[in-house]
Formats: sequence, structure tokens, C-alpha cells
Amino acid sequence: MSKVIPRYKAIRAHLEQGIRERRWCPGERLPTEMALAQEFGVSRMTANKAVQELVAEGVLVRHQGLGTFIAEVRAESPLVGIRNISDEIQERGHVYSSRLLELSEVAVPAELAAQLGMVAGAPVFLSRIVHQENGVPIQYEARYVNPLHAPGYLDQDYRQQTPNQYLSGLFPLPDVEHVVEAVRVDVEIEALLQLEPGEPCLLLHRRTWSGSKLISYARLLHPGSRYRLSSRAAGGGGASAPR
Amino acid sequence: MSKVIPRYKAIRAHLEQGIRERRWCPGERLPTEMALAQEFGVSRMTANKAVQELVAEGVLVRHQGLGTFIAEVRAESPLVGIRNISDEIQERGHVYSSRLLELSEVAVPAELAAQLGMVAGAPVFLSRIVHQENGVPIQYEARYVNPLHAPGYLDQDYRQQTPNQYLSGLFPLPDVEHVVEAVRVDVEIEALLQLEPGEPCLLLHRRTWSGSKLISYARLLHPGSRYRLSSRAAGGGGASAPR
DNA sequence: GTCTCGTAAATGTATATACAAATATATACA
DNA sequence: TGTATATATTTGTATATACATTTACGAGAC
Repeated sequence: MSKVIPRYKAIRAHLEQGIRERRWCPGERLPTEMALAQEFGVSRMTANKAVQELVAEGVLVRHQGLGTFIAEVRAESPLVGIRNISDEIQERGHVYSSRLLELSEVAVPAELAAQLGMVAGAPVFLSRIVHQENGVPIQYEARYVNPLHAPGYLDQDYRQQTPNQYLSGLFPLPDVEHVVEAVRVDVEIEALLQLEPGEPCLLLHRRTWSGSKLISYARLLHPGSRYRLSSRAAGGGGASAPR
Repeated sequence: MSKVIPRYKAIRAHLEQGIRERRWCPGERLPTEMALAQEFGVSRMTANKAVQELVAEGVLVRHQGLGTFIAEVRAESPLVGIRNISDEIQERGHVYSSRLLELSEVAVPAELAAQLGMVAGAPVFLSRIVHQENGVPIQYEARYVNPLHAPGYLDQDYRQQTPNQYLSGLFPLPDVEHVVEAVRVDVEIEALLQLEPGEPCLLLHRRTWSGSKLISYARLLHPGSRYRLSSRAAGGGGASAPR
């Protein structure tokens, strides 16, 4: 049962190997679709499919009329997948639980008004939750939600589903922005996350849009000693340029 | 000058909008390629192109013989682009400079042997550099390099190019693994990065492979108060920015 | 009732072709 | 010399078609 490998995959592999072996210098033009098609004895559209895959992954860039080149900067090079915390915990085979600290309508704090695209003092829904992995705090979540877009936000039971899960159901295919930083936290958070004194935290800011509507802004705090973001991706900071 | 929009883009947009409007429930089958083709009056291959784009981005999944479905978990949705620090600084229009602290051959520390895939005590190249943005320390880099794969590593001038740039030139299209965490640092690093006492740091572990060969392992430390990783999925962004 | 097999449906791969659009280069002209 | 124009090259989009592959489902044999 030798598996049949599609021919465009062979062309794709040939291109990837060629890049690794530096068969083409940065700025140099790679073979045209026609050249690849003839070399491999396939039609132009088959060669096109191989090239397009690498373009989609940010490995190559093409310019109409010019040719195909190695991408100078990978579009979405190394990536850190950030998922729903409860999914993440359950995928590790651990027990997820949570503590709901607050669920209320508050006035937008001045320092968050810009983030939320609202005027300071406007009403906004706020939920504060500690997420736990095997009973150990792993994330403190403070989420601000635009009441216009999610009017039922306060009526949910966030022991059954996380706010993120609720909002994902309301707004599929959101645009998401993440900012990651390392911070110190105050004593309240220190207690909630059961941190050692002075222990740093990984802070994720997460904003989600649906179309042009800003749905919510969340501050997600993880104990530095108990949490990491990680990822492995193909392709990285190669330096090459057309022209 | 009304721009001509390719027809497959219209189909793609139609599918995305349909997902946002929850026209199809999770688990439900989306229209087949033939159905889309007839609905839009195009050939099946044109509809295929639209669907394939969304599959490549992890929005949809397809099963031969079954149909097309909304992806339960976005394969690699939110992403944090991590690039070469000097490129990043120069793109911000700032001045990049660096301080070379060390460039030598050392024995693999026991705690890093596993990371490097080497036995403890084996010889390894080590470079330690402080990268500066407008003269202000922004990254401390400690990089361990396999001497078998990059024998000329110690002979480079790392004021002219960063170790990452040198290695990227040697090994295009690497596989890259990142781990991000928040840590406290010792007084040496505190002084090198000009940190306030007790200021947390964002620590990036970066390992790069070429094929199956592990090329290098780098620990990249950023001042928590001066550095963030950020990204926006399905939009611009995709870089790091200081405050 | 259970198993096997055929068929329908849907996606996966591949071809040959055609024309559009963008780019660089060569050419003609003032 | 400088500028406009034509041309060749290359990628972008689109079609119509063909056959392969996977899956579910139902019909028929036992």
C-alpha cells in the first residue's frame, strides 16, 4: 500500500528543499510556473498549486509580470496558538474549574476607554473569573464586554461555559488581537492566583471584533511559574528580498 | 477606476459572512462546491479556490466524501509574529545598536543539555548580546549554537549582523519553536537591561531546526515595562511594539 | 439479522486552454 | 536625448472536463 503522493506535493517539496539548500539567492527569481511544469511534466495549473501553497504560508511572494521570490519576511512566521483556557486544560487531560468573582455592569475605567473604543464612564459589562487547572489557579480573567453587542452577557452561567465560549457562540469567526507582556501584579491578584510574593505574571490582552464591532476586551493573567505559551512552526525569519 | 473583484473572492466573502451570521450551525454541512458554483454561476474550480483559501486559514475543514464544515478549533488562529529584533527596531524607524558581552566555546550546562539535544558538558558555541533600541536595552540574548552545524559561528562580527541574521542566511526556511513565559531575573541581567529592581521580564525560548538538525537555542529576555508581543489575526499588525 | 457489494455523493487531483493584468524591456518617434 | 508605444514575459483568474478517492447508504445474498 504505497501511498500515492500528489504531483503538486512533489513540486512543493522540491521548492522547499531548494530554498533550504540555497539553490536560489535572495532576490533571485525562482523558476516560472511554466518551467516547473515542464521540469516535472505537469500542466501549469499543477505547478501553480504548489507555488500558491507556499505563498499562502508566507514562504514565497509573487509579483505579476515579474516572477516568484523568496519572502523577505514571513507573513505569519512563528506563531503562538492561544486558545480557550478550558479547552487547553481539558486537552491536557486535567480537570477544569472556575471561581466567578464578579459579574456586573460597571462604568468604563478611564484607562480602558481607548482600548474599548468607548467614552470613559459609559456602562460596560464586567466579569472577573479565576480559572483553575486541577484546582490550582492558572488564569485570572477580567473581561469587559460591550453591552450593545452582547446584551445577554450578564445572564449566563459561567460555571457551565467560559465567557470566551459564550461569545464565540454569539460571534463566530471573530477578528482577534493579542498583546503579550510580563508584569507584576497587586496583592489582590497575588492572592487570587496563589502566587509567591513578587512572582511575575504573563499578561495577555485580548480584543475581539465581529466585523467592525468591538465585542470585548479581556485581560488574562497567568502565573509566570505555572504557565507558558508555546508553538512550533515551519519556516522562520529568513531574510530575502525581490528586486 | 472601479477595481475588478475576482469572483472567487465574492464566494469566499459569502462564506465568511455566512459563518458570522451563523447561517450554518456547527457540525452542519456547508454548500457543496457544485452548489456554490451554480449559485454564483461559476465553474466548480472557482468555487473550489474560495473554499480552499478558507481551509488553508483554518476556518473550514473538508472531508472527502462528506463535505465542508466549520472548523471546531481554529488550527493556528491567533498568532504572535516574532521576528528579528534589529529588523523590528529598524521598521519602527529607531536606531539599532548592540553590545557583545561574550562569544566563546563553552561546555553545555546540564540544565540546557536536553533543550539542545546534546550531552551535558559537550562543547557548544555561546554568544551573549544586549540589543538596544535608541541606545536603550530592549533584549538580552543568550544563544547556544551547535558547533557541528555552524562551525564559523565564532568568527562573525555580530555588530554587523545579529546571530539570528547570520544563521538565517546559513539555514533558510528553518523550523522554529517558541516558548514564552514571564520570569524574574538575577541582578546581572537586571543591570544589563537597566531594569528597575524586581521588574519582570518576558522570556522567549527559541529553538531552530534545519530539517532534523537542531541549529541553536536562544533565550531572549525583554524588559517587561518596555516590550510587548502583539498580533492581530485577519488584519494588519503582526509585530512587537514598545510602549 | 448480518455481511458484502454496488452506487451515489462529495471532495481531491490533474489537464488543456483562454484571456486579463502587471511588469520590464526594446523600439519608434519627436 | 527624452518620451511614448509596442512587445514579450509572467502571474492572476476562470472554464470545462476527467478521473480518483473517500464516505455513507441501501440493496441483495446468505
